[in-house]
Amino acid sequence: MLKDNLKKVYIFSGLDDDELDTLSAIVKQKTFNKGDIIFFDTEPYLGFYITVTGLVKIYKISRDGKEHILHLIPPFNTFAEVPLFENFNEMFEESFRYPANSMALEDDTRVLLIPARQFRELLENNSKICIKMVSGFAKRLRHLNHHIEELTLKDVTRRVAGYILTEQKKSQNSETISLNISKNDLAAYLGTIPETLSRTLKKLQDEDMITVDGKVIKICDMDRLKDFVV
Amino acid sequence: MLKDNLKKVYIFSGLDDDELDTLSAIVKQKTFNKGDIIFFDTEPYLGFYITVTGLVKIYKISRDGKEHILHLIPPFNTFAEVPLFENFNEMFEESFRYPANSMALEDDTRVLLIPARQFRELLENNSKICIKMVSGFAKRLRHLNHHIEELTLKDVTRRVAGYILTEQKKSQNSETISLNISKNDLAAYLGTIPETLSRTLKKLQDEDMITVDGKVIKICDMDRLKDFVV
DNA sequence: TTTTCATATTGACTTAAGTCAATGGGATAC
DNA sequence: GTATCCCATTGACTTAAGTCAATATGAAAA
Repeated sequence: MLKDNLKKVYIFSGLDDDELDTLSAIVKQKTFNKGDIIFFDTEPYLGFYITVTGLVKIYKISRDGKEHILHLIPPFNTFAEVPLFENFNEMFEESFRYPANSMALEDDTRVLLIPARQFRELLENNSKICIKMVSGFAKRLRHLNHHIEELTLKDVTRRVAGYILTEQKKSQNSETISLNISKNDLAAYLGTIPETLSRTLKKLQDEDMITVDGKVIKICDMDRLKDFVV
Repeated sequence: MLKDNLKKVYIFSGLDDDELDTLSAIVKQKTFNKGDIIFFDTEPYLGFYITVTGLVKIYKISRDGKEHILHLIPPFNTFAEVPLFENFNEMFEESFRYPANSMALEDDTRVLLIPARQFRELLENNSKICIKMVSGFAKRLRHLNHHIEELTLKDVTRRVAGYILTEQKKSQNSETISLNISKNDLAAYLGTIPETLSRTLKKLQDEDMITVDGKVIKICDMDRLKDFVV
């Protein structure tokens, strides 16, 4: 049920039943398949999204076709909510666009669209959401800071090793992790290309730190892996 | 006067006189010289800062000493305010640290420290600041997104050219810009090293797009420069 | 003035990571 | 079955940008 889904979204976690009803009335549900575009950065801004099932990537493309993934959005997280809070006057103009591209990475990726105009009205009388928004943004900022740090201060091998360790922590500390995205996408997320990622995984395997079998990576020598990343 | 300075800070722009007095009572003024550390990422979090004069860099250092500058903070802007909104419970613990390093880049860099605990109390009863915070963060997020885009999708030459154009826009569209930071710092901001920056500026000069004389850069062929960056 | 120190530039060389092209494998469609 | 497609891997090669070392410049100190 729609309201149950909304409750699971952090920024709405303080809302009471009436407020959730108001919200329910304005959201639009959409479903996408793997590879479907949710929005391009050339499209006018309509509002922000919430993931319910599946996985979404937020990415940028350079003039010559190179792709970089900024965020991977798991269920019950928001995306494209940043534009809501800048250029307030311009927000409803035709020329106001999404800041990046967005694509579904899995079949049956269900999302909720929260239209900008109605949501702004709801915000006016609700400082609870505002407070949640600030800490949501704080988390996002920390992620981007970390991302930049990785990209600028570490080589590809350390970025890959770092990603494996991060995923490991997320997965209840099991020593095997299973990639939830394609290696092409992982490369684009780690600021490299599939060929280099493939060679890098092989190198870590040759060093006996991990074993790779398709999408399943097993950490063999946790201490050395941690020591290596720093 | 302290209150006049506070008024010029965006997030405080909606406060009335009483609120500014409350704020004034808790801020601590500090002055730094060029090269002085404001905080390290190893220090416990005390609160956030506001620049009043001078220039501040926010940066990260890798294990092997490589530096990357995340932000350059001009007067009347806040920095290190992100931690205020995450890990609320942990915020007052000794182990809670600043997320990056911070250094004054000019002599007589004056800053205001807003202690975390007192400011949180002030926030409780003041949703105006909260709303400003959200849009302040939104702006910061956009900057970081742009920064990542530059670092991952463009080569050094395009990043340098892009920086020149951005500075040009800031300077009332005069065709000459004057760098307000050292070339070492500029390199660390653009994700490269001084040697490469030097060679890159020379290359753009050889191509007759700009002329460089110390810290002064003159744009000779704006159209070609713009065309080149994309 | 000369000395000193930072900052900046230049040259020679190395290297991490990208490009291009070929091939392999697994899933789905026909 | 096999044809097709996408994803992944591997090899050979290129290149942008980094490293190391020498030198220049310019401001501040002695």
